Amino acid sequence: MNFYSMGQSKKEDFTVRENHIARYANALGHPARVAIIRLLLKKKSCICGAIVDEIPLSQSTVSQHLKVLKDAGLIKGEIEGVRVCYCLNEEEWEKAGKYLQELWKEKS
Amino acid sequence: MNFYSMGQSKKEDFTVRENHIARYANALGHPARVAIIRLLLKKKSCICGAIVDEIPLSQSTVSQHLKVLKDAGLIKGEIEGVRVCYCLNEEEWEKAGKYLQELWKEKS
DNA sequence: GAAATTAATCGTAATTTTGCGATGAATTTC
DNA sequence: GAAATTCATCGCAAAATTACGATTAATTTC
Repeated sequence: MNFYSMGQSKKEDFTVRENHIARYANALGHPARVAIIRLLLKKKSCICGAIVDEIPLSQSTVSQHLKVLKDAGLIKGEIEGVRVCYCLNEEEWEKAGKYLQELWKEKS
Repeated sequence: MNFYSMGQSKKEDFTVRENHIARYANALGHPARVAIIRLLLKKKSCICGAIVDEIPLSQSTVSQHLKVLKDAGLIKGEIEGVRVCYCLNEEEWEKAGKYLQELWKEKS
């Protein structure tokens, strides 16, 4: 249920670079996930419950979106007792930014 | 069959900004579409047939991906006789770049 | 005008996505 | 240890995505 099993996709026929970009873009391809990322950009770290409170979707749906972002590598979740503390995966986030930036720089 | 009719999405519950970002990201969320964009970034303009030749997917599937990119505003298609000449929608492309760049700058 | 070319669209199949409520597992708290 | 809290996962429904071949529409070319 992640990017690497979308539709009947043929990812293997595209470059690694194209797959990376698509993978990151795909993770940001839903407003709820953009909203979650923005929360984490602002708050540094955030327990899951707080995210659920901020996003106008059910707990289970928010959990799914968190999973998509986690599978894409953009966020990390750390268990803290009963809670789970989510935060950006800074390295991957920067890497994603670099990939996208480079795409825009490709213009000749 | 575009971003604004995805799943049983609730786009109206998110900010306009979040929707814009998700819309652009969504368009780039498939390696074939990234590949098409890269072609257009390199070649300035490209007739549809040449794109089909470069992308390892059937003509109809490539046509669908072109439609997704066009619906997101990222590319334009101009009829030239029997052919259709595709090119980046420069303004929208820059706008998309700006939106994404700003997202990365939101880190506090 | 018939034949060929080009690209969009149709029809279909398989799979994923999005969403929700319900359930389950893990940890606290009483 | 029972009850409560928290969050992931299950099960389901509706719809979108991805892919393809076949067809259609619009132009050229002969």
